[in-house]
Amino acid sequence: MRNAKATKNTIINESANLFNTQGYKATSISDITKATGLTKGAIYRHFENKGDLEKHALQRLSKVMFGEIETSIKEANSFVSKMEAIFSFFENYMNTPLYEGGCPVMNAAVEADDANPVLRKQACAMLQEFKEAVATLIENGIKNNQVKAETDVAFFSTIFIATLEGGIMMSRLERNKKAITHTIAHLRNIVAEISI
Amino acid sequence: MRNAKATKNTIINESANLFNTQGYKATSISDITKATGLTKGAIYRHFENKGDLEKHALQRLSKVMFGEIETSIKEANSFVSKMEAIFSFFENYMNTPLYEGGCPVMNAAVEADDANPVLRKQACAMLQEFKEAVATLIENGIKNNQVKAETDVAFFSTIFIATLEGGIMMSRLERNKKAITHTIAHLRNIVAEISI
DNA sequence: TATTTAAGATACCAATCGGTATCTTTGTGC
DNA sequence: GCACAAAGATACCGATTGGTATCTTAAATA
Repeated sequence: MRNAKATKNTIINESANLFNTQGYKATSISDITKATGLTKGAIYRHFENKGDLEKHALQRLSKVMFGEIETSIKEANSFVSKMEAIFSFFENYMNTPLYEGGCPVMNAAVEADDANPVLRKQACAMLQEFKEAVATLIENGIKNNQVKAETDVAFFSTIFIATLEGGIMMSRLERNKKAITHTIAHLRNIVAEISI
Repeated sequence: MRNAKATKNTIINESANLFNTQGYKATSISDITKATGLTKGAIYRHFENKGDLEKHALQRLSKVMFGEIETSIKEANSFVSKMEAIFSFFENYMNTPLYEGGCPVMNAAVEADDANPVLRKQACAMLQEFKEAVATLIENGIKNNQVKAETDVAFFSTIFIATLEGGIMMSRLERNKKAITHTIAHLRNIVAEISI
Protein backbone atom coordinates (compact mmCIF):
# COMPACT_ATOMS: atom_id res chain seq x y z
CA MET A 1 0.00 0.00 0.00
CA ARG A 2 2.30 2.69 -1.34
CA ASN A 3 4.48 3.80 1.59
CA ALA A 4 2.03 5.94 3.54
CA LYS A 5 4.65 7.32 5.92
CA ALA A 6 6.82 8.55 3.08
CA THR A 7 3.91 10.30 1.35
CA LYS A 8 2.80 11.95 4.58
CA ASN A 9 6.36 13.09 5.04
CA THR A 10 6.61 14.67 1.59
CA ILE A 11 3.23 16.35 2.06
CA ILE A 12 4.50 17.89 5.31
CA ASN A 13 7.79 18.96 3.75
CA GLU A 14 6.30 20.49 0.63
CA SER A 15 3.49 22.24 2.46
CA ALA A 16 5.88 23.54 5.11
CA ASN A 17 7.92 25.06 2.32
CA LEU A 18 4.85 26.65 0.74
CA PHE A 19 3.36 27.87 4.03
CA ASN A 20 6.66 29.47 5.03
CA THR A 21 7.15 31.23 1.71
CA GLN A 22 3.63 32.17 0.60
CA GLY A 23 1.90 32.22 3.95
CA TYR A 24 -0.54 29.77 5.53
CA LYS A 25 -3.82 31.33 4.43
CA ALA A 26 -2.43 32.20 1.02
CA THR A 27 -1.37 28.63 0.30
CA SER A 28 -4.21 26.51 -1.04
CA ILE A 29 -4.60 22.76 -0.98
CA SER A 30 -4.29 22.71 -4.75
CA ASP A 31 -0.95 24.52 -4.41
CA ILE A 32 0.12 21.55 -2.32
CA THR A 33 -1.22 19.03 -4.82
CA LYS A 34 0.87 20.70 -7.53
CA ALA A 35 3.99 20.70 -5.34
CA THR A 36 3.62 17.09 -4.27
CA GLY A 37 2.20 15.63 -7.46
CA LEU A 38 -0.55 14.11 -5.32
CA THR A 39 -4.30 14.73 -5.34
CA LYS A 40 -6.65 16.18 -2.78
CA GLY A 41 -7.90 12.71 -1.91
CA ALA A 42 -4.40 11.64 -0.94
CA ILE A 43 -3.80 14.72 1.18
CA TYR A 44 -7.09 14.54 3.06
CA ARG A 45 -6.45 10.88 3.81
CA HIS A 46 -3.40 11.87 5.86
CA PHE A 47 -4.69 15.10 7.44
CA GLU A 48 -8.05 16.01 8.96
CA ASN A 49 -8.19 19.45 7.42
CA LYS A 50 -5.98 22.32 6.31
CA GLY A 51 -5.44 23.51 9.88
CA ASP A 52 -4.20 20.07 10.85
CA LEU A 53 -1.72 20.16 7.98
CA GLU A 54 -0.59 23.66 8.96
CA LYS A 55 0.07 22.41 12.47
CA HIS A 56 2.20 19.50 11.29
CA ALA A 57 4.06 21.70 8.80
CA LEU A 58 5.00 24.28 11.40
CA GLN A 59 6.05 21.50 13.77
CA ARG A 60 8.34 20.23 11.03
CA LEU A 61 9.85 23.67 10.46
CA SER A 62 10.37 23.97 14.21
CA LYS A 63 12.14 20.61 14.39
CA VAL A 64 14.41 21.43 11.45
CA MET A 65 15.30 24.87 12.76
CA PHE A 66 15.93 24.00 16.40
CA GLY A 67 17.43 20.65 15.49
CA GLU A 68 20.13 22.33 13.42
CA ILE A 69 20.79 25.03 16.03
CA GLU A 70 20.89 22.65 18.98
CA THR A 71 23.31 20.21 17.37
CA SER A 72 25.71 23.00 16.43
CA ILE A 73 25.43 24.35 19.98
CA LYS A 74 26.23 20.95 21.46
CA GLU A 75 29.32 20.71 19.28
CA ALA A 76 30.66 23.96 20.74
CA ASN A 77 32.19 23.83 24.21
CA SER A 78 32.23 27.37 25.59
CA PHE A 79 29.69 30.13 26.04
CA VAL A 80 31.23 32.29 23.33
CA SER A 81 31.55 29.48 20.80
CA LYS A 82 28.02 28.29 21.53
CA MET A 83 26.72 31.79 20.83
CA GLU A 84 28.88 31.82 17.70
CA ALA A 85 27.06 28.66 16.62
CA ILE A 86 23.78 30.56 16.75
CA PHE A 87 25.27 33.49 14.90
CA SER A 88 26.70 31.37 12.10
CA PHE A 89 23.36 29.62 11.75
CA PHE A 90 21.63 32.92 11.05
CA GLU A 91 24.53 34.21 8.97
CA ASN A 92 24.59 31.19 6.68
CA TYR A 93 20.82 31.26 6.67
CA MET A 94 20.76 33.98 4.00
CA ASN A 95 23.07 32.09 1.65
CA THR A 96 21.96 28.51 2.15
CA PRO A 97 18.67 28.44 4.03
CA LEU A 98 17.47 25.13 5.47
CA TYR A 99 14.02 26.16 4.35
CA GLU A 100 12.77 28.99 2.16
CA GLY A 101 10.76 31.97 3.36
CA GLY A 102 12.62 33.24 6.41
CA CYS A 103 12.13 32.53 10.10
CA PRO A 104 9.12 30.25 10.71
CA VAL A 105 8.53 31.81 14.12
CA MET A 106 8.24 35.31 12.69
CA ASN A 107 6.14 34.21 9.73
CA ALA A 108 3.66 32.37 11.92
CA ALA A 109 3.69 35.15 14.51
CA VAL A 110 2.89 37.88 12.01
CA GLU A 111 0.22 35.93 10.16
CA ALA A 112 -1.50 34.33 13.13
CA ASP A 113 -4.01 36.67 14.66
CA ASP A 114 -7.14 35.74 16.56
CA ALA A 115 -8.35 34.05 13.39
CA ASN A 116 -5.75 31.30 13.73
CA PRO A 117 -5.17 30.64 17.43
CA VAL A 118 -3.62 27.21 16.79
CA LEU A 119 -0.85 28.69 14.69
CA ARG A 120 -0.39 31.49 17.20
CA LYS A 121 0.01 29.10 20.11
CA GLN A 122 2.57 27.08 18.20
CA ALA A 123 4.57 30.20 17.30
CA CYS A 124 4.38 31.23 20.95
CA ALA A 125 5.78 27.88 22.03
CA MET A 126 8.59 28.10 19.48
CA LEU A 127 9.58 31.56 20.65
CA GLN A 128 9.51 30.32 24.25
CA GLU A 129 11.73 27.38 23.29
CA PHE A 130 14.18 29.69 21.55
CA LYS A 131 14.28 32.07 24.51
CA GLU A 132 14.82 29.27 26.99
CA ALA A 133 17.62 27.81 24.88
CA VAL A 134 19.49 31.12 24.91
CA ALA A 135 18.71 31.59 28.61
CA THR A 136 20.15 28.16 29.40
CA LEU A 137 23.27 29.05 27.46
CA ILE A 138 23.76 32.18 29.56
CA GLU A 139 22.96 30.40 32.82
CA ASN A 140 25.46 27.66 32.07
CA GLY A 141 27.94 30.35 31.12
CA ILE A 142 27.48 31.90 34.56
CA LYS A 143 27.89 28.51 36.27
CA ASN A 144 31.09 27.86 34.34
CA ASN A 145 32.54 31.29 35.08
CA GLN A 146 32.38 32.29 31.42
CA VAL A 147 29.65 34.88 31.87
CA LYS A 148 29.42 37.67 34.45
CA ALA A 149 27.23 36.56 37.35
CA GLU A 150 25.23 39.79 37.47
CA THR A 151 23.97 39.29 33.90
CA ASP A 152 20.19 39.64 33.55
CA VAL A 153 19.37 36.37 31.80
CA ALA A 154 15.79 37.13 30.71
CA PHE A 155 16.81 40.58 29.51
CA PHE A 156 19.69 39.39 27.35
CA SER A 157 17.93 36.37 25.89
CA THR A 158 15.08 38.67 24.90
CA ILE A 159 17.20 41.31 23.20
CA PHE A 160 19.32 38.62 21.52
CA ILE A 161 16.33 37.11 19.83
CA ALA A 162 14.62 40.43 19.12
CA THR A 163 17.74 41.77 17.42
CA LEU A 164 18.25 38.59 15.42
CA GLU A 165 14.65 38.42 14.26
CA GLY A 166 14.60 42.10 13.36
CA GLY A 167 17.82 41.68 11.42
CA ILE A 168 16.42 38.72 9.49
CA MET A 169 13.28 40.65 8.64
CA MET A 170 15.26 43.62 7.33
CA SER A 171 17.73 41.50 5.38
CA ARG A 172 14.96 39.51 3.76
CA LEU A 173 13.08 42.66 2.81
CA GLU A 174 16.16 44.39 1.44
CA ARG A 175 17.43 41.17 -0.10
CA ASN A 176 20.98 41.64 1.10
CA LYS A 177 22.97 40.52 4.14
CA LYS A 178 23.80 44.00 5.46
CA ALA A 179 21.22 44.12 8.22
CA ILE A 180 21.80 40.61 9.55
CA THR A 181 25.57 41.16 9.39
CA HIS A 182 25.27 44.40 11.37
CA THR A 183 22.95 42.93 13.97
CA ILE A 184 25.18 39.89 14.50
CA ALA A 185 28.25 42.12 14.80
CA HIS A 186 26.36 44.07 17.43
CA LEU A 187 25.38 40.90 19.28
CA ARG A 188 29.01 39.76 19.21
CA ASN A 189 29.90 42.94 21.06
CA ILE A 190 27.24 42.21 23.66
CA VAL A 191 28.49 38.65 24.08
CA ALA A 192 31.98 40.05 24.63
CA GLU A 193 30.61 42.54 27.19
CA ILE A 194 28.88 39.95 29.36
CA SER A 195 31.71 37.43 28.95
CA ILE A 196 34.49 37.06 31.49
CA MET B 1 -23.13 63.50 -4.97
CA ARG B 2 -22.45 61.90 -1.60
CA ASN B 3 -19.03 63.18 -0.57
CA ALA B 4 -16.77 60.97 -2.67
CA LYS B 5 -13.60 62.06 -0.93
CA ALA B 6 -14.95 61.14 2.48
CA THR B 7 -16.07 57.69 1.29
CA LYS B 8 -12.73 56.99 -0.34
CA ASN B 9 -11.09 58.03 2.90
CA THR B 10 -13.16 55.67 5.04
CA ILE B 11 -12.56 52.82 2.61
CA ILE B 12 -8.82 53.41 2.91
CA ASN B 13 -8.97 53.65 6.70
CA GLU B 14 -11.11 50.58 7.24
CA SER B 15 -9.23 48.45 4.74
CA ALA B 16 -5.87 49.59 6.15
CA ASN B 17 -7.05 48.39 9.54
CA LEU B 18 -8.18 45.04 8.15
CA PHE B 19 -5.08 44.52 5.99
CA ASN B 20 -2.80 45.28 8.93
CA THR B 21 -4.61 42.93 11.30
CA GLN B 22 -5.74 40.02 9.12
CA GLY B 23 -3.22 40.34 6.33
CA TYR B 24 -3.59 41.60 2.75
CA LYS B 25 -4.34 38.33 0.97
CA ALA B 26 -6.51 37.13 3.84
CA THR B 27 -8.73 40.22 3.75
CA SER B 28 -11.47 39.97 1.15
CA ILE B 29 -13.39 42.76 -0.52
CA SER B 30 -16.53 41.61 1.25
CA ASP B 31 -14.69 41.98 4.57
CA ILE B 32 -14.20 45.60 3.59
CA THR B 33 -17.86 46.03 2.56
CA LYS B 34 -18.88 44.78 6.02
CA ALA B 35 -16.46 47.11 7.78
CA THR B 36 -17.45 50.17 5.74
CA GLY B 37 -21.15 49.45 5.31
CA LEU B 38 -20.65 50.06 1.60
CA THR B 39 -21.03 47.69 -1.34
CA LYS B 40 -18.59 46.29 -3.85
CA GLY B 41 -19.85 48.71 -6.45
CA ALA B 42 -18.89 51.64 -4.28
CA ILE B 43 -15.43 50.28 -3.54
CA TYR B 44 -14.58 49.45 -7.14
CA ARG B 45 -15.67 52.92 -8.19
CA HIS B 46 -12.86 54.40 -6.10
CA PHE B 47 -10.16 51.78 -6.68
CA GLU B 48 -9.07 49.95 -9.81
CA ASN B 49 -8.66 46.59 -8.10
CA LYS B 50 -7.72 45.04 -4.77
CA GLY B 51 -4.01 45.66 -5.34
CA ASP B 52 -4.70 49.33 -5.89
CA LEU B 53 -6.60 49.46 -2.60
CA GLU B 54 -3.78 47.61 -0.82
CA LYS B 55 -1.34 50.19 -2.11
CA HIS B 56 -3.41 53.13 -0.87
CA ALA B 57 -4.03 51.44 2.48
CA LEU B 58 -0.35 50.81 3.14
CA GLN B 59 0.44 54.37 2.10
CA ARG B 60 -2.09 55.54 4.68
CA LEU B 61 -0.53 53.39 7.40
CA SER B 62 2.86 54.75 6.42
CA LYS B 63 1.64 58.34 6.66
CA VAL B 64 0.01 57.80 10.05
CA MET B 65 3.02 56.02 11.50
CA PHE B 66 5.76 58.32 10.25
CA GLY B 67 3.59 61.38 10.68
CA GLU B 68 3.20 60.67 14.38
CA ILE B 69 6.88 59.80 14.86
CA GLU B 70 8.20 62.80 12.92
CA THR B 71 6.05 65.36 14.73
CA SER B 72 7.13 64.05 18.12
CA ILE B 73 10.74 64.10 16.94
CA LYS B 74 10.44 67.71 15.81
CA GLU B 75 9.06 68.69 19.21
CA ALA B 76 12.17 67.33 20.90
CA ASN B 77 15.34 69.45 20.76
CA SER B 78 18.27 67.17 21.51
CA PHE B 79 19.57 63.88 20.17
CA VAL B 80 18.67 61.98 23.32
CA SER B 81 15.17 63.45 23.60
CA LYS B 82 14.53 62.88 19.91
CA MET B 83 15.45 59.23 20.34
CA GLU B 84 13.23 59.15 23.41
CA ALA B 85 10.39 60.35 21.20
CA ILE B 86 10.83 57.25 19.04
CA PHE B 87 11.04 55.03 22.09
CA SER B 88 7.89 56.39 23.68
CA PHE B 89 6.06 55.98 20.37
CA PHE B 90 6.82 52.25 20.38
CA GLU B 91 6.25 51.96 24.12
CA ASN B 92 2.81 53.55 23.99
CA TYR B 93 2.15 51.59 20.85
CA MET B 94 1.24 48.47 22.84
CA ASN B 95 -1.26 50.29 25.06
CA THR B 96 -2.86 52.71 22.64
CA PRO B 97 -1.92 51.79 19.09
CA LEU B 98 -2.60 54.29 16.31
CA TYR B 99 -3.65 51.34 14.21
CA GLU B 100 -4.29 47.72 15.07
CA GLY B 101 -2.17 44.78 13.96
CA GLY B 102 1.38 45.81 14.74
CA CYS B 103 4.04 47.45 12.59
CA PRO B 104 2.84 47.93 9.01
CA VAL B 105 6.39 47.64 7.69
CA MET B 106 6.90 44.24 9.28
CA ASN B 107 3.45 42.97 8.30
CA ALA B 108 3.90 43.97 4.67
CA ALA B 109 7.50 42.72 4.64
CA VAL B 110 6.61 39.26 5.94
CA GLU B 111 3.57 38.81 3.72
CA ALA B 112 4.93 40.26 0.50
CA ASP B 113 6.92 37.71 -1.39
CA ASP B 114 7.48 37.55 -5.13
CA ALA B 115 3.72 37.14 -5.47
CA ASN B 116 3.11 40.74 -4.39
CA PRO B 117 6.03 42.87 -5.61
CA VAL B 118 4.05 46.10 -5.27
CA LEU B 119 3.55 45.58 -1.55
CA ARG B 120 7.17 44.50 -1.17
CA LYS B 121 8.48 47.63 -2.87
CA GLN B 122 6.33 49.83 -0.64
CA ALA B 123 7.51 48.04 2.51
CA CYS B 124 11.07 48.45 1.24
CA ALA B 125 10.56 52.18 0.80
CA MET B 126 9.04 52.50 4.28
CA LEU B 127 11.96 50.70 5.89
CA GLN B 128 14.35 52.92 3.93
CA GLU B 129 12.49 56.00 5.14
CA PHE B 130 12.66 54.82 8.73
CA LYS B 131 16.37 54.04 8.48
CA GLU B 132 17.14 57.40 6.94
CA ALA B 133 15.15 59.21 9.63
CA VAL B 134 17.21 57.56 12.37
CA ALA B 135 20.40 58.12 10.40
CA THR B 136 19.62 61.82 10.05
CA LEU B 137 19.02 62.00 13.80
CA ILE B 138 22.45 60.53 14.50
CA GLU B 139 24.17 62.70 11.87
CA ASN B 140 22.62 65.86 13.30
CA GLY B 141 23.65 64.66 16.73
CA ILE B 142 27.23 64.42 15.53
CA LYS B 143 27.04 67.90 13.97
CA ASN B 144 25.68 69.35 17.21
CA ASN B 145 28.31 67.63 19.36
CA GLN B 146 25.71 65.46 21.06
CA VAL B 147 26.88 62.20 19.49
CA LYS B 148 30.41 60.82 19.25
CA ALA B 149 31.90 61.64 15.85
CA GLU B 150 33.24 58.14 15.26
CA THR B 151 29.74 56.62 15.45
CA ASP B 152 28.91 54.31 12.52
CA VAL B 153 25.64 55.84 11.37
CA ALA B 154 24.43 53.05 9.07
CA PHE B 155 25.36 50.42 11.64
CA PHE B 156 23.46 52.02 14.50
CA SER B 157 20.37 52.99 12.54
CA THR B 158 20.17 49.38 11.35
CA ILE B 159 20.46 47.78 14.77
CA PHE B 160 18.07 50.36 16.27
CA ILE B 161 15.32 49.42 13.88
CA ALA B 162 16.09 45.71 13.90
CA THR B 163 15.91 45.63 17.69
CA LEU B 164 12.71 47.65 17.79
CA GLU B 165 10.98 45.56 15.15
CA GLY B 166 12.07 42.32 16.78
CA GLY B 167 10.80 43.58 20.12
CA ILE B 168 7.44 44.50 18.66
CA MET B 169 7.09 41.10 17.03
CA MET B 170 7.86 39.31 20.31
CA SER B 171 5.61 41.52 22.42
CA ARG B 172 2.73 41.11 20.01
CA LEU B 173 3.16 37.34 19.94
CA GLU B 174 3.45 37.06 23.72
CA ARG B 175 0.76 39.68 24.25
CA ASN B 176 2.68 41.54 26.91
CA LYS B 177 5.06 44.48 26.97
CA LYS B 178 8.07 42.64 28.40
CA ALA B 179 9.99 42.24 25.14
CA ILE B 180 9.45 45.76 23.84
CA THR B 181 10.30 47.18 27.30
CA HIS B 182 13.53 45.19 27.40
CA THR B 183 14.57 46.10 23.89
CA ILE B 184 13.89 49.78 24.47
CA ALA B 185 15.84 49.69 27.74
CA HIS B 186 18.69 48.16 25.77
CA LEU B 187 18.48 50.82 23.08
CA ARG B 188 18.51 53.51 25.76
CA ASN B 189 21.85 52.13 26.91
CA ILE B 190 23.18 52.29 23.38
CA VAL B 191 21.98 55.87 22.98
CA ALA B 192 23.79 56.73 26.19
CA GLU B 193 26.94 55.00 24.91
CA ILE B 194 27.16 56.95 21.67
CA SER B 195 26.07 60.20 23.31
CA ILE B 196 28.55 62.80 24.49
C1' DT C 1 -2.87 -16.62 -7.31
C1' DA C 2 -7.12 -14.83 -5.20
C1' DT C 3 -8.75 -11.83 -1.55
C1' DT C 4 -8.61 -8.06 1.23
C1' DT C 5 -7.68 -3.48 2.56
C1' DA C 6 -5.23 0.61 2.58
C1' DA C 7 -3.62 4.50 -0.56
C1' DG C 8 -4.57 7.48 -3.84
C1' DA C 9 -7.46 9.42 -7.93
C1' DT C 10 -11.71 11.37 -9.61
C1' DA C 11 -15.64 13.93 -9.47
C1' DC C 12 -18.27 16.59 -7.22
C1' DC C 13 -20.23 20.08 -3.46
C1' DA C 14 -21.58 24.79 -1.50
C1' DA C 15 -19.31 28.95 -0.37
C1' DT C 16 -16.42 32.51 -1.41
C1' DC C 17 -13.12 34.90 -4.20
C1' DG C 18 -12.04 39.28 -7.24
C1' DG C 19 -14.27 41.70 -10.63
C1' DT C 20 -17.96 43.86 -13.78
C1' DA C 21 -22.22 45.35 -16.09
C1' DT C 22 -26.19 47.55 -15.07
C1' DC C 23 -29.54 49.83 -12.46
C1' DT C 24 -30.97 53.30 -8.90
C1' DT C 25 -30.27 57.15 -6.09
C1' DT C 26 -28.47 61.55 -4.84
C1' DG C 27 -26.63 66.05 -5.15
C1' DT C 28 -25.58 70.04 -8.25
C1' DG C 29 -25.87 73.65 -11.80
C1' DC C 30 -28.93 75.77 -14.87
C1' DG D 1 -37.78 72.03 -10.74
C1' DC D 2 -35.51 69.66 -14.22
C1' DA D 3 -31.84 67.65 -16.58
C1' DC D 4 -27.37 65.71 -15.92
C1' DA D 5 -23.71 63.32 -13.97
C1' DA D 6 -21.60 61.21 -10.29
C1' DA D 7 -21.99 57.83 -6.31
C1' DG D 8 -23.47 53.82 -4.75
C1' DA D 9 -26.51 49.37 -4.85
C1' DT D 10 -27.73 45.10 -7.05
C1' DA D 11 -27.08 41.18 -9.50
C1' DC D 12 -24.37 38.58 -11.68
C1' DC D 13 -19.80 36.25 -13.74
C1' DG D 14 -16.14 32.47 -13.97
C1' DA D 15 -12.58 30.79 -11.06
C1' DT D 16 -11.05 29.00 -6.87
C1' DT D 17 -11.59 27.79 -2.09
C1' DG D 18 -11.76 23.85 1.62
C1' DG D 19 -13.87 19.64 1.94
C1' DT D 20 -16.17 14.93 0.88
C1' DA D 21 -18.17 10.76 -1.24
C1' DT D 22 -16.95 7.44 -4.22
C1' DC D 23 -14.23 4.85 -7.29
C1' DT D 24 -9.76 2.66 -8.68
C1' DT D 25 -5.28 0.86 -7.94
C1' DA D 26 -1.65 -1.43 -5.65
C1' DA D 27 0.53 -4.03 -2.12
C1' DA D 28 0.42 -7.50 1.53
C1' DT D 29 -1.54 -11.84 3.14
C1' DA D 30 -3.46 -16.28 2.89
